[in-house]
Amino acid sequence: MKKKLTLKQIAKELDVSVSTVSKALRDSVEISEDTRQKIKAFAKLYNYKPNNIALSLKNKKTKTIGVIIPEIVHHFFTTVISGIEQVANKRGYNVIICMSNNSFDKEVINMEMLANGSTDGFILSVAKETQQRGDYHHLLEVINQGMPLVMFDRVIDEIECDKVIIDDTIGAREAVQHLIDIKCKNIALITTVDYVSVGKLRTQGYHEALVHNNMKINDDLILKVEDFDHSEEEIRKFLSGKDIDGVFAVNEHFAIYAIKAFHENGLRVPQDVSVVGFTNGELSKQFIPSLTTVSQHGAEMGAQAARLLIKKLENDEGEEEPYETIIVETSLIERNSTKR
Amino acid sequence: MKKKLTLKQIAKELDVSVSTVSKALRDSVEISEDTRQKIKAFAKLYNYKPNNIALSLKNKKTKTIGVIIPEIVHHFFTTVISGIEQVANKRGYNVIICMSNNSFDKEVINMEMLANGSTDGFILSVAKETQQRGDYHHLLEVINQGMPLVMFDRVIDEIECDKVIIDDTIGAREAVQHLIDIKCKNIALITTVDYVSVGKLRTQGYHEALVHNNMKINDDLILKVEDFDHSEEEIRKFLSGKDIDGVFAVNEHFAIYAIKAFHENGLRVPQDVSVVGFTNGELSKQFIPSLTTVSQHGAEMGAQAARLLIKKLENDEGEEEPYETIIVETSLIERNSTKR
DNA sequence: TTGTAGGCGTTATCAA
DNA sequence: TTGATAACGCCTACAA
Repeated sequence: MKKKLTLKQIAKELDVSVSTVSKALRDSVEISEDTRQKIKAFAKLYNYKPNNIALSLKNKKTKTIGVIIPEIVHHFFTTVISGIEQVANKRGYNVIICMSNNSFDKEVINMEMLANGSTDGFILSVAKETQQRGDYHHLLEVINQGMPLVMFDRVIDEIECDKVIIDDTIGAREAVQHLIDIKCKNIALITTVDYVSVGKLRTQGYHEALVHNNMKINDDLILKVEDFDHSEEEIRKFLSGKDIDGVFAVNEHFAIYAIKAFHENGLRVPQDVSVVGFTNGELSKQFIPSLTTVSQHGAEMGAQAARLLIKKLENDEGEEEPYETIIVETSLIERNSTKR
Repeated sequence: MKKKLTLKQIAKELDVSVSTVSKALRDSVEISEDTRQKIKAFAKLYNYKPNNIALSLKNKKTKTIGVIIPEIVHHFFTTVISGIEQVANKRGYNVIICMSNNSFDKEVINMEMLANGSTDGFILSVAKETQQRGDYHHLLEVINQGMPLVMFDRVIDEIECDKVIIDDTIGAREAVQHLIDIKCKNIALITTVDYVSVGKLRTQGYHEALVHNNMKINDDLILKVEDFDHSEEEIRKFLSGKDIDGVFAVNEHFAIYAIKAFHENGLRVPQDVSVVGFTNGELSKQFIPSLTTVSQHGAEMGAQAARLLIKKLENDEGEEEPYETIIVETSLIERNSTKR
């Protein structure tokens, strides 16, 4: 077992000084062609690689990006990570991923852990609990220390930083408009409780679409699911006995539970009821009927977030740039859960 | 914007030496109660946190684990990561995740990047391309440098290291046995090409189950999918016109494509054909009919891998321990794609 | 052309 | 009880 080679060892081996080795390896003109070759050959032979940690300490840069997401077992976040990885790796950055599991405490702990030198900046989608509590001290602290922070998807308006979002409201509006276009009259909304920012925005899009088409909003047709773990139950109860010909659900699971509930009641999708979901996951593609859905282009969001962050990181010396908010367009993907 | 506080700054501020500060903060008895309190109060007030990078350099430990997986957009790997995160975080380790995207080159680059000081050890599921090429120099090198490596799921027999696997063969055998138990006579296998280790093993399980029940193996009933991206096509063609009453597919996608193909041919699942998949993903749960499948217990695998790795890391000083291979049991989850 | 010295932030050892 | 020094691995300004 040969331990990692260091400059010092090379220097001793070749009987030169450490700085000579360092310079030679960086192709400094200060060093004679001769020794330079000798040193480089030796380094190559023994596969010398500089130690990242030492470099980080010296440069005060770690070249890594910290990503904190609420949950990974969720196709959307998975695609976002792919997007981040892509551009980060291309630009020479590592990616550290931590999960908050939607817990405020875990989010804080993870951020503090990473903020102590492990990363140069953060990409974050805020935990549900954090949104609920409205306690953002950890975010402010990180920003205050001069670490760039990019928020995506679940963002916090009050915090000033770069953001990558989709226009949830417009996405939802288009989804509902689609239902209206195919002649749905009684359109139900299955959404989350309001403190989840995206749920709230999508709910708003639903409202806007109805108002825009002079349809009245019937609160009986709106379900705000309290508990994700029992959403299937809640949805089944909500739907039973209601006269509905269209459903807009704010995620794919809700959409599928709705379809299942309809099936149980002898209703056919899309012949009797049309259903639109949100998030273009594997489920939406493979379910029968496949789901018409609002695609959030997660990889694109991740890529944009990474670009934004790296831009801030590499601009560090320069002038203060204003914060940006990038809105990634959604697109409605029509499949078989809605009539034509 | 206040930059991060360092020992040096505290020392200057309080007019003591750096080492006094260091000791005080670590509650050394060397320091008088008085100054200790003073220093700790100050540190707390300004929220001092030691710099991880400096600690890493000093201790030659990063307290982070590098995880390299072929693809994250895959429910199984996602659950494994959850498992790793859980135990790693609990024991004070960070987790860096990189994706190889099943590319040999990316796997090598990621490993080299992380091996240069960024991580203390690796948890890895090998890229498809790596298995195909049989080039493992990067793995050997890492091991050679004394960095512990734990492989999971897609492992390489020739490499000596800790491993966490499921018994793919037994899992497959049980799946096929289940089909036999419910009186299937013509059982097809939809698997991958042989260089994917898990595909090969599951194929073997299929063989064993048939042999064990004195059924003959009919190569016409075996499909080795070449190209994942066109698997749906391949499967449809393969299945058409064949007299089949049971299918064992080595992943959930293949299983679903099979079901879809049967539907197109007017066959009902499970009444006319029973289908068993592998991997208990979201698709298996939500698809209609829901899939009978072999669950791999990904989170459990991840947790075991992390435990194994941390054990090696923390035993560093001690005696050489032999390598372990942990076999996580699979379990057959019966749902609606197979008759009772 | 090469080497020395200092520093990044921390801790351990030894001296005062 | 406190402080100075060296070290982790690397880089760079400056001296030789």
